[in-house]
Amino acid sequence: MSEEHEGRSVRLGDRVPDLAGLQLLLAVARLGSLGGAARELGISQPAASGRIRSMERRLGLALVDRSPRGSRLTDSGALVTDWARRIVEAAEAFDAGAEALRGRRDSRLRVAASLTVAEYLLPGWLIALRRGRPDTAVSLQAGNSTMVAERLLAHEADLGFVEGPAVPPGLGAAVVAQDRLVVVVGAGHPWAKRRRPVPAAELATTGLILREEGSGTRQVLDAALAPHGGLAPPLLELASTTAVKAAVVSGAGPSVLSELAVGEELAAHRLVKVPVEGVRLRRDLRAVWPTGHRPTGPARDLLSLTRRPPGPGGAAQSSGPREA
Amino acid sequence: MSEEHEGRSVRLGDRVPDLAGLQLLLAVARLGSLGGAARELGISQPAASGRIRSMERRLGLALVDRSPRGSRLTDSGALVTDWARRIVEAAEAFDAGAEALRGRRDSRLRVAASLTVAEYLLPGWLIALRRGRPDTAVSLQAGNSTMVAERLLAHEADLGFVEGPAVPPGLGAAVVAQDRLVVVVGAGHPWAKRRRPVPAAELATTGLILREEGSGTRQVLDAALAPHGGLAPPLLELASTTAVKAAVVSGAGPSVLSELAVGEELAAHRLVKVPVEGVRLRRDLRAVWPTGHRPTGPARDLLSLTRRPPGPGGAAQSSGPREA
DNA sequence: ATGAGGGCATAAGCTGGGCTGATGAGTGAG
DNA sequence: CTCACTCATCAGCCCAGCTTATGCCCTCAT
Repeated sequence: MSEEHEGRSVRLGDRVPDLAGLQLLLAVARLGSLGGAARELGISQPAASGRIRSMERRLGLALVDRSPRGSRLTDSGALVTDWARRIVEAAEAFDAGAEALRGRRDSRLRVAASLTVAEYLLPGWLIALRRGRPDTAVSLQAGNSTMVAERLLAHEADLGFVEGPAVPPGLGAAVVAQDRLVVVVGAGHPWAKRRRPVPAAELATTGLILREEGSGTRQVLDAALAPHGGLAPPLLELASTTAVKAAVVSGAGPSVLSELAVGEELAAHRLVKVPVEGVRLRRDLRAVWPTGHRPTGPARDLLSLTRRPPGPGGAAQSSGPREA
Repeated sequence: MSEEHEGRSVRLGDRVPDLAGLQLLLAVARLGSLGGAARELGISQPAASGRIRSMERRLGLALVDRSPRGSRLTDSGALVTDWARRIVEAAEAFDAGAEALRGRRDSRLRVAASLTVAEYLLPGWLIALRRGRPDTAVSLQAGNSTMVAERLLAHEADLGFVEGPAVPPGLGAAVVAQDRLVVVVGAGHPWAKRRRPVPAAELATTGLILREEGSGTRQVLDAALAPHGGLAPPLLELASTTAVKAAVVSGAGPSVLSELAVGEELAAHRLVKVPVEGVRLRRDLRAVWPTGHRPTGPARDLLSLTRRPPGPGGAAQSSGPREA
């Protein structure tokens, strides 16, 4: 079984245009003119023209129909532009995240967040915040729940996000999202065709592909399966979520992963979700703040972006933010 | 109401490293060594070292801890690398799609696909196909159902994908996915807090933000609401899904969009899904082939990648591929 | 202890992709 | 007819990033 072939295929940079080129293409699509797009991006018209041309040459595709009164995307160009938009959106999330990570301690909004939130949710919120309040400087510190609590109580952070069952003492909290864990297998695995849910007891006795002891996901899984005899010895223990996903995709066995981590793989059917019954595999993601210090100003702005509609059946928590 | 501020913020290329840099970072993360990553990417060690350094300078973040016996990611670096991975994955999808689009007519596998499939699903399938069968040359033609049927019947395509309620005559079909349409509103909209489902009749009388007449999504919506008095005059009619999303996010009103198109926005709570009752807003996405010409070879490989587990309650269609 | 080997940094020199600015040509409106 | 808009082409420049060569640091095995 040779499943360590994770070597990245070819250099993408040779075939995929750079971000500036993709942004230029999006601008052309939106404005209907090379010159207009050039103006928007602050470059000269010949630069835009040449750049699009070189993208077309590299891709071997006609992207834009030029005419003396403007430019429109070709059919191929429209499709390519849609794919390009996904790259640019991911780049925007990267940029927003990096800016927050770099943010100085004297930012107007200092956020301390657990890893899951920082990795998957916060960049999107920051983009939204940037649109609504363009000049809110945000700084981000990522760490575990203990660290988040420390920062908040020492007034070194204005708003925190934690994951897991317990709210650290001294903090008020509101659930902003739920991280659902799902059982996944590769498309070729027997469970992939399974219609009837896997009982918790069976899951507990099945060898899984997991991250090492100590990861948040694994803790939830441990707790959830404790009443069913606890977790069986893992089939494989890997160091990163990425490695786990790769192993599962290649059919090495089932795993339990955050829905946030496998959204794309599920959509593309690279992974298959297996229904499970008799066990509640989810954990709350909460915004937290020092008791009594109800978030105001920028912190309140961000918090309001994260508010999600109350999930069906999730009446345990209060419907509005409530002090703990 | 100033809702035409869709102007792209800043040039991302200035702050987000280029794809080669991001791939290099991923390789360093995976291999634990600058030199090793350099070797994998076919560049010299000083090039890798300098490149990482320049990324760190540009981002204002320490990404890598160098030591005389290797390099490990810093905490910031780990987070940045996670965000970088999303960009690279989007770039891989772009690359796979572009390669298929460019594919010559004499490719071993000629695919004709409807726009929704080509845009959202096919790139992922192609990536998976590339991993499993690295030297299958795929060509892609995107168009509507009629065009897909024509290509297949003229033997100019080996496998097709269509969306919508009807299978074109002369074709065998298998459902490979469902495109669920969801009612969405911006986070500030009154419906965002709504717990009780919106009845179909109310949806039918509400002004929505939609694409122009003729779009696939709108046809489904039209048909689904016909028994409830038909669609009310749209609040706003826009030319692209992107424009519709932007308007909805900015709170202009509700819309009905493909779940495939709004996955990211839902995850980040930029959009909120509104439950609806009394109307079935979904359409099947089907693989199709000329009756009797059951897919074989590369077409069969691709088809098997697209097979999804039978959805709960979806017993109407056969569970295996079946001739129409 | 000492040399080999792997890891990283620095320096010098080259190359080319991509930019600007000027210019020309096609099209449609007034 | 002329203006205003579009895009293409050309010449020249610049700098980001590459390679090769070298040196330092650390560890491990002899």
